[in-house]
Amino acid sequence: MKLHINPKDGTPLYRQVIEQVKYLVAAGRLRPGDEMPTVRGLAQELLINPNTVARAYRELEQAGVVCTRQGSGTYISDKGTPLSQEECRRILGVRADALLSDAHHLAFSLEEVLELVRARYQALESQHKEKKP
Amino acid sequence: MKLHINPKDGTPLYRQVIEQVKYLVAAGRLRPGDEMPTVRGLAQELLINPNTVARAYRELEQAGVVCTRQGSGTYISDKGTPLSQEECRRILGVRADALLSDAHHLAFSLEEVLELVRARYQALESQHKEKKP
Amino acid sequence: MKLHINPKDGTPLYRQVIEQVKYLVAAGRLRPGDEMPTVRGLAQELLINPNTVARAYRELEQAGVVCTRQGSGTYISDKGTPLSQEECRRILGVRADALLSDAHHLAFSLEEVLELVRARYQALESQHKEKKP
Amino acid sequence: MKLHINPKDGTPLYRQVIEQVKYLVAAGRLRPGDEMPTVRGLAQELLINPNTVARAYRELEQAGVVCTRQGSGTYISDKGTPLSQEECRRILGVRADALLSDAHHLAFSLEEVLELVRARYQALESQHKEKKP
DNA sequence: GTGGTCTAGACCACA
DNA sequence: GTGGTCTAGACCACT
Repeated sequence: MKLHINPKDGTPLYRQVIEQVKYLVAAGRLRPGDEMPTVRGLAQELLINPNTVARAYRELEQAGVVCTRQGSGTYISDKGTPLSQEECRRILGVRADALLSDAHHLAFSLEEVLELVRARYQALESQHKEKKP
Repeated sequence: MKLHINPKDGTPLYRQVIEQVKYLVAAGRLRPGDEMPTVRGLAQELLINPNTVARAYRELEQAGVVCTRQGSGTYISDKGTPLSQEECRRILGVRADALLSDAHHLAFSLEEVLELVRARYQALESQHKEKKP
Repeated sequence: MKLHINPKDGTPLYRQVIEQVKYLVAAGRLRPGDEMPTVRGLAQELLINPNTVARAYRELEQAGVVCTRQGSGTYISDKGTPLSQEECRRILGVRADALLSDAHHLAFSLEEVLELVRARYQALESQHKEKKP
Repeated sequence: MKLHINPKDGTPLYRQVIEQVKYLVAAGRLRPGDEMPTVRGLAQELLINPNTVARAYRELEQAGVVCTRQGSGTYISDKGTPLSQEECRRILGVRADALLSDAHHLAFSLEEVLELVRARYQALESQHKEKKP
């Protein structure tokens, strides 16, 4: 499991960790029951502070992505989101707006955006099959 | 020149302004010599603090995207490097991935995501029309 | 607004802050729109570290109890919980179990527990009326 | 002697054990001279680590609630101070307040809370019966 | 001056 | 040795 952190990105480090873990799960490269690196281990690997990793893990737990067992470790969870349908739509709406706003400024049409989303979805899906055999 | 600011995005406001201006240049929608809105004017339009806009302009100047002529205004510099289509797709791909991986964790299907994107697009469009007339 | 922290309680400080703020809101002694003490101010008052207060405020925000405006302050929110009905039941179930377990060990019957809950509810409600006039 | 451990409660396991033993003494359900389960036996029954039970016993001994006779076992000390009915109500009142203030934020009515408490009580009861026969 | 992020380092709860 | 909490103190984003 490889994560890449870019300190100059401007987006908070703990958020970069969160998003990458979510992505890896969505791509099927991390599966329910898999063990996550230890807080200290990942911190050392990414050259960041253990507290920063701990915060990322904590928020991933609140999002239902991982679950932690005290003294044992952190694992990929198989529970769904604890959020209401309404809240889910709100969150994805924010994401969609960010995509559409950028797309607009880069002179992409709605159709081109939809096509791009479909393409990235296929890319995500194909990683599932890679892992299996 | 229309910018969309999203305070809930998590990314700093000044950075959103920078990115979007860069994108407008990249897409050829802002050309060398075009005049930028005044700091105060843009701040008022986006309902954000003038300091935030000023900071964005300052960094855009350092990046060579715009240049300020004392007492006259701010203009798009001629150093602007329009991005290739591939580069644009790469940028939007990052956004699309974020959307899709969140969608996965929130149990949304591809079809639901596409539908959501269409809906938000309509919403953004109608906002434009409201302001115009 | 007075909060009381007990460092020897064994329950984490940030959690004590969270629960007391939730209680004050439930009792109507903090109302939507009210401004919370500043992070640093409350930290000084409670003689704890600002980071601890910040964490409490962050989790209160995730729970939909307060909302923060960067550079401005933290305010009591009027949004409801972002959690699904299912998750709400799960959380309250944990609370109920804690109550019932203690009650069992203290030799309280179910009826006595229900009566106690009703009494505490009245106490909570009566605080609303105190505040109004 | 039945203890209920709730790993999701947030309060440390060893502290839950301590509290519940104190409560059993307070309610007169454990009397001076009664023998406590062995550390290993209780650990196995509660599905927790023996170290955790050992720590609870150690602190109970320091608190004067139990006393250990080498090679014989652990017994309830005669220093146990049964609590008054008012004290018991105060303790349970804290739990009830936590339940009610969470319920408020999760938009549960008093009736729904009472119903939930009844339901959890039934669930706990039926667990007892499962183990007995 | 407000909240947000990050670090370094200590101590606790638990397996 | 694992995650959890807390502190002290620095710097950033924003009003």
